[in-house]
Amino acid sequence: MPEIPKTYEANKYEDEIYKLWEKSGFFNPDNLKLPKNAKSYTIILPPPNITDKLHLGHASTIAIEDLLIRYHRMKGFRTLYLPGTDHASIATQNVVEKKLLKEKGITRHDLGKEKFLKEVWKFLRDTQATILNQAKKMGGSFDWSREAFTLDETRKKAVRKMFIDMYNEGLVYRGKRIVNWCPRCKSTLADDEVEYKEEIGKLYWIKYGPFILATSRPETKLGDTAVAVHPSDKRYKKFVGKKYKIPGVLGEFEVMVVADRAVDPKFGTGVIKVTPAHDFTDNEIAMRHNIPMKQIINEDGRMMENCGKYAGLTTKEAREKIVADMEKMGLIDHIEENYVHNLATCYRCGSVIEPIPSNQWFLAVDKKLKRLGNKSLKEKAIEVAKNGKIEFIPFRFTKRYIDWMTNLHDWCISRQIWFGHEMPIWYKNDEIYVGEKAPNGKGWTKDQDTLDTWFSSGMWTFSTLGWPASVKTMAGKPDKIIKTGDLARFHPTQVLETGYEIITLWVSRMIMMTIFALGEIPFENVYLHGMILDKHGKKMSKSKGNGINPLDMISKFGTDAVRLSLMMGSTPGNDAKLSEEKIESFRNFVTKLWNIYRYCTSASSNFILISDVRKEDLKSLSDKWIVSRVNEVIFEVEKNISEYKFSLAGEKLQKFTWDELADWYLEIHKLEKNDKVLGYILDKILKLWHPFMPFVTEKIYSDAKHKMLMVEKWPESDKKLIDKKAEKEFQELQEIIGKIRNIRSSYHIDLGKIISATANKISNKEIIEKLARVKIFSEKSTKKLIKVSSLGLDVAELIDTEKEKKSLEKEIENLENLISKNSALLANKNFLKSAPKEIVDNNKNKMLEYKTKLKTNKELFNNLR
RNA sequence: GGGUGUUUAGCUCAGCUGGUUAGAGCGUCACAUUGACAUUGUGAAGGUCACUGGUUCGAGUCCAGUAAUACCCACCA
Repeated sequence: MPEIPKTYEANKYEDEIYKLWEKSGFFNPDNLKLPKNAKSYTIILPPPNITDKLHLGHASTIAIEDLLIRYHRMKGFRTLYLPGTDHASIATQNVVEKKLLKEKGITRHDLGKEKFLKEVWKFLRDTQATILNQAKKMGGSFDWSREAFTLDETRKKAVRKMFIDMYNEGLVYRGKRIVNWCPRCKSTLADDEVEYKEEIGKLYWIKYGPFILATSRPETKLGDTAVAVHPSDKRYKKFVGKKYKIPGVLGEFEVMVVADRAVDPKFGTGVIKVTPAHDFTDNEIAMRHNIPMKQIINEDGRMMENCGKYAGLTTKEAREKIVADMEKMGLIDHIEENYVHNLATCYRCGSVIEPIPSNQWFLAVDKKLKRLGNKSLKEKAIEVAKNGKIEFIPFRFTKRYIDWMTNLHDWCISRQIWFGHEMPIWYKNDEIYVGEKAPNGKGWTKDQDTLDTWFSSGMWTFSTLGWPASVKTMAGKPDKIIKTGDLARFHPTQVLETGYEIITLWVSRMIMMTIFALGEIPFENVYLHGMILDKHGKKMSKSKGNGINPLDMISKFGTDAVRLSLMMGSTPGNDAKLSEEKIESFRNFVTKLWNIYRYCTSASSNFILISDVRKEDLKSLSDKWIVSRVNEVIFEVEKNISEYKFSLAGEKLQKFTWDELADWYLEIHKLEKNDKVLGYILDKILKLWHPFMPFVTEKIYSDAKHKMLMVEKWPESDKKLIDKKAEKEFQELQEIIGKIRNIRSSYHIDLGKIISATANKISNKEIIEKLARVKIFSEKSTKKLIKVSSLGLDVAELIDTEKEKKSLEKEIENLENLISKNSALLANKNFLKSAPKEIVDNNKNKMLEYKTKLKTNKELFNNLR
């Protein structure tokens, strides 16, 4: 037998093990030898953005998803884990822009669209390769033959089809609306791409015809077309419905006074100026009262030609000038300094957002569709969460999802970004054509915008499984969708595992788009992990430099340790802290497991893993105990995994492996040498651990058995081997040994020294002698004795009587308290009446135990003189 | 302004539908160590389960409120 190294060297084995798995072909469910009716189990990897390398959040996703995947593969499911990446249009464009600026000092406009996109693709190929390599390093059992990218040819086709279908059903439309506009990115932003930052500014109280009103943006006065007050505000009732001439820096202009609920009578003077073109609330007011819109700010964030001498100034410059001019004209009542308000900024570049009116494409979320039972996408998307078709884990996120969906407005899907999905739209003067190819005839130009990145990622679960090629409709029943191929076999998927911060951006869109395309849900469960924070509970970020790079950790401690540390001690939806020390401690555990194997091979020259034992194979109490325990652990681990309690499952396994198997059974095996049981236990724990730490378990298993663990059958808990009586007896044995060790420790007796004890009749004598390092004689010695158990074992040694008395006194007092508490409970008629029988019996048994213990302790106390 | 978490040992966290003397890891202290493993073993100390009420035979667990803290949403004209 070749020498097995002392420690498991992860770096040495991991790559070759991964290659072994890949070569086997079992990552692809088509190669699994399964009965035809085997159920499928699918997870599509949330595609990481190709902007950067993977971080711990991704690592955590892969650790959890791959655990589920490996578990179900072993359980005999037709298991598919499909990998891919996301083009992340605006984010990627910004990264490349920054890079260009830094390296060559040029902007994308200097390069032009075509060359710029070439740069993007060059960048993308690099990061994409890095990401996929990292995903392999994490041990993810991905089916690489089905790898996808949100902007590859297959997905482009799917996206076009989706857009055209939605347009034809009237869900996608073009409209002039005010949008969040980033003057730097020169693009619209979705509501949730806007970040609010607190800013200390000024509040200007201005004289406004018959009113005084407060505004933080006096420059927008040039675009005012109305004044609004609250309908029930008595102060201003007489003004409502009338028109007034207002003096302004560019001369007089006319506004109408309207009453609208949106006005807060407590803010300022209770009067607001209405700028429909540059404020969302004002725009809504204007729509309700048919007030005209006057645009004064352009796409560069500058004042337009209609602003006279202010034309061309940025809004900030214009504000200063206009305020100065208004002051000269006596139009400023007063200026409130240090006014705290929230400023809308671009989540990508941080520039101030200007709301401006613009022609954009929208997805109607409230439009009712006949084929959806006359319900809108929004209604259907809420319905599937309410009726539990989609379950969120933890459950509380269901509410967050529903709340957000309820308030959802039409989704602006066009972006003025170069990098992204082109929209299949052509224009000719006022005509619009939507379709695969440009219409016949001259003068048609293609739309230059691209789609919001979430449009294509919203289609991720089905665009990766062959949609639209793999759907058919029946003649005469155009609404009935028939799935074929992968789509039929793997959709809906089972789980989406992602961070909770992405529910609104992504999860909701996937649900709506899948309902539209297939009339079904994209996934059954949404498992949400928290954020991975540093050891002080701070967010990891590049600027703080407190980030942990998963690849560094993998090369230092191995993938198994990294996966375990991301899994353990974290609960769904809650943030988890991670430190190098934590990963290190799990590396130690991997080594422990390795050494358990090492012991096994060294203890017997022809050690083999054994998948089944019979009762006759269990020779001793210890055998019965460990076999009983492992079968309980199988049951518990399986239960915990099915409830998504991975941390709990891992904890139980870890305790079993380290505290029960290594610390007790292995020591006893050195005496009893039942290799069959040892082989059985190791076989079981390797299988149970495999989804948590695939590499080390595979290495041991395939070395020992020359079979691939990844596709072995998951163990089943054998109820017949669970032996509660043996467990109780073994526990007593542990208590005796513990008590002797305790005595030894409290009297500072070296472990090297064998102490003597007397007992007339005792079982498992050798075990006690070895583990507690005692020599048991049948003759009573003349020395002082300490009785350590009711089984009749006495330990004789040099004993500090006073010390022992004190500890016995403490124990006696403790027991007496318990007994009085318990007897009061047992005397309580209400307790006897309402508590379940089990609990009552349990308490009665406990009572007996306490009393016996108390008796022996009292005897011992009296014996001490 | 509305909402959701979290609060349990020095630190990091478990504790499933209420029912053993509330657990673990790290850290601390004491001891051990020629082999499966110093990436180790044995033992010990350490907790009014944030606070105040309530429900219950019984509350770390359920309810109401308070406080600290983290986050989400809305948005401030």
